[in-house]
Amino acid sequence: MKKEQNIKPTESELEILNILWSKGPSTVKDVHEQLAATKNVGYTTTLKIMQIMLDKQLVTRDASSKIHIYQSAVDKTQAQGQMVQRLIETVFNGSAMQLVMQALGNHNTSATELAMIQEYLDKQTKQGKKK
Amino acid sequence: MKKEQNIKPTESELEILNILWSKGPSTVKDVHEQLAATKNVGYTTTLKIMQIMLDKQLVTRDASSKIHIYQSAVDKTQAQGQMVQRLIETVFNGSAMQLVMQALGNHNTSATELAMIQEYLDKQTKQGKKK
DNA sequence: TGGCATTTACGAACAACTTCGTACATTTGA
DNA sequence: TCAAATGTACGAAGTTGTTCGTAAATGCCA
Repeated sequence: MKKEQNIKPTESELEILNILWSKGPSTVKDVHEQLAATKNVGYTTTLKIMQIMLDKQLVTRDASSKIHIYQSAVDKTQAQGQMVQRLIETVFNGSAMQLVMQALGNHNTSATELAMIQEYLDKQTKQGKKK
Repeated sequence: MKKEQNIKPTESELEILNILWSKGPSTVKDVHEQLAATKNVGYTTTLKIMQIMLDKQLVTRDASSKIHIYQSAVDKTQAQGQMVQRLIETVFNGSAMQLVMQALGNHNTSATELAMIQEYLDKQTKQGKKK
């Protein structure tokens, strides 16, 4: 019974979501410090984007204290899924397999990772066709 | 010795690239008909975007006749690779494996496709780590 | 309590993208 | 040949996203 929303964050919003996903509920200051570590951006810019995200309901905030605490309002896995799905549709003609090949082929994946994927696939195929 | 360009088409541009990739060199009219099949958009809009793409060198055109013929100036595989790479970095924390899991888990891939991926992985792992 | 630092709010400016109206050029066929 | 159809060029307007300056509110501490 989850609310199904269509998540389409902008670049900047996604950066912030990533921070919130990894750090959990955070102040603007926290997020901005994290952001500023790799990017030259003003504090009020970060604030503004987070306010916009609040508007779009990408985040929620606790304003009970005067220092507001923000947290992601979207599920990480669900968001990842939607973005992958979108890429599959728009770039790989609907074929997940083609995307997987690309990802594995180009990315120089480690042997360990490949093994883990194989294991995963074995489980999938052994338990028969789903659907 | 290839020219390394960073490809970042917009949504609309990507739609057009997909058409050019599948149909090969095409006129604006061709592209627009294709586009209009699924999307309500004016002819001059399509034309304009294609002109902008020419500007950005996403496409080239043959204007020797008065009816210009456009074709993609970017390699499909390379573009796909860059977009996958970007997704891995921005959403999956650099891990191709995580993306693959997502793609396979969510997407209800067919048994046949899974088998093909396994075969591919077998070849990869058997020939040992590259690089 | 007064003043400095921190935080939030707001709006303006700019840039990128999308859309389309209009004008102009070319082709075609009656 | 000339009018309709087809095609290209251009610019303007609307939308969205990004950035930041400035102001106002609040917190802190000497």
